[in-house]
Amino acid sequence: MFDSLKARDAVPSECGAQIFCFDRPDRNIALASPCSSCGVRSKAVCAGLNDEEMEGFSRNIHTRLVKAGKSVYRESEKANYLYTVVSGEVRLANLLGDGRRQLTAFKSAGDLLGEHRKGSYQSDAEAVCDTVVCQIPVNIMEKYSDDVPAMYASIATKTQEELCELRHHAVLLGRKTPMEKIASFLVGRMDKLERCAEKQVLIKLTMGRSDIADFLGLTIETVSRTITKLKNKGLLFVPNSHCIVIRDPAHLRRISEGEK
Amino acid sequence: MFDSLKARDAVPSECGAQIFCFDRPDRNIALASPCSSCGVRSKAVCAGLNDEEMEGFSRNIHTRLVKAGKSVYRESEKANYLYTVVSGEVRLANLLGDGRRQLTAFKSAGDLLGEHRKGSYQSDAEAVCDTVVCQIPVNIMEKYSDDVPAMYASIATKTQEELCELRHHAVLLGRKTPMEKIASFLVGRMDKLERCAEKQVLIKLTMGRSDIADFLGLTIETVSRTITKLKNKGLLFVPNSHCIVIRDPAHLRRISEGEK
DNA sequence: TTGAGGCGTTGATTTAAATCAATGCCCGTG
DNA sequence: CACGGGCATTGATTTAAATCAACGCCTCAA
Repeated sequence: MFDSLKARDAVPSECGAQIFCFDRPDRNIALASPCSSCGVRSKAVCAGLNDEEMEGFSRNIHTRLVKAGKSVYRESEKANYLYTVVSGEVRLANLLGDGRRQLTAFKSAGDLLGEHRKGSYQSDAEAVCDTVVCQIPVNIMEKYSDDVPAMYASIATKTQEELCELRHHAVLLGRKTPMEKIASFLVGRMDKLERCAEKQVLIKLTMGRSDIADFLGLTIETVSRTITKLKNKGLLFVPNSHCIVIRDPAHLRRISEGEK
Repeated sequence: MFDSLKARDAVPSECGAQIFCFDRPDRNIALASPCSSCGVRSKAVCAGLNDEEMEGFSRNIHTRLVKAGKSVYRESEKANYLYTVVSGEVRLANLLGDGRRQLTAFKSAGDLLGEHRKGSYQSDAEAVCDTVVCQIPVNIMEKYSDDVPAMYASIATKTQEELCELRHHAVLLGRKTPMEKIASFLVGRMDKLERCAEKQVLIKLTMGRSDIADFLGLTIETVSRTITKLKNKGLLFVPNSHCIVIRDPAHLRRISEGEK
């Protein structure tokens, strides 16, 4: 089905039910759009606000375009804002003194951003590709979440989910083989699409191999070799390095869970 | 100073300002004690309740003794309770299909327990040693946290801190060397004591080598060898396998941060 | 007191992933 | 269209940690 794909732009924009292409963020910028027409409103923490509340809320926030590689905020900076990712993708990075890097999450459309402790951010948040974020002053957030319990609850739920994901990621980092790590990563991407993946699924990656390596606790060479192995097993088809087609989602999932 | 220590029981019960011994939980059980005299009240989520509120709260909760190795709850079980650890220690464990295990946290006195998602616990919570937990039905929790915003806030803060710790742990698992991992683990234990560690610090470990290994993403052999290396460097003194004296906290901390 | 079992340590060997190194392939630019 | 640079892939080699194996030492129970 995808065998004819050779170049990035050959990926069909409409690929049918079991296919998903991440929006190219540079085609999806709506800096001036008001909350009422916000594309991620239903997925974001402001989902609980009605139109009237949203009206007041929207006066205090604004969107920001962050170019690929630039940071939304940096570790230990004062945490004055929360963010919702509107489009594009953000990586959360932590560095060791000598430059070693670990990514703890990729955040995409609808996700909440701005993990903090004692008033400071705890990681660098960097745009993987051109990204639009919605910047929410924390004091406003507090004001509205007091008025609208649903908003507090939504933040709480998102935080719990983040915790849960991070726990699973700790299992991956501490105990999975490179093969299982790559499989988990791809399955995770697939699951973000929320399509029931019966047949093959096309994954479009916004990040490069070094981001994947730093996310999975591997080197870029191991990432590359492992993808090649999965390709040779017939589980993946890789038209180009930013596109991966999962040929057998169920099998890949089994690998990711470390059963075999 | 500690050179004469040879056996577990030789550890002095009163060791001075820079020393700390974890309470032996079996000497510290107060199953019937009311909240008003609870030893961890000030550190727990119920810290925000006044005496009157506490009175009503306490009617709905009860403490539970969990023997070493037994579980407080299991993964995927329905999450009907939150817990506060009163004494002892609990490990949060996640398993892979073939038995590989990753511990994501150790929880001790005052810590909140019961990470859940969609109504189910996300890990096994097991007592490392005999442990007393305070069992709080979630519906009661919701009731009181609505009445007492401080309680909600306290849960939110604790969750943020958990997230932050887990992020640092991901860095450890993905990018630190065994030496840095062990150093981080010991420094983490030290920091739990909240004593300004000028000189040497005695750490009493409730868990065995295999728990440490599964927490740090190592094998027991590597844990053992690495502790031996640190011992030979003169950074540690190990009177017995459950007692570790940190001779140079500052140096150990430097190692843990991966600078050198 | 003695013996058994569990836990921790240490040693020898294997092995998988990191490191070192070279080449190839897009992609943007002149 | 040709060129240069960055990123990805692939191969060779090293190395650190896992694995395999043996032993010693507490602890507990008979």
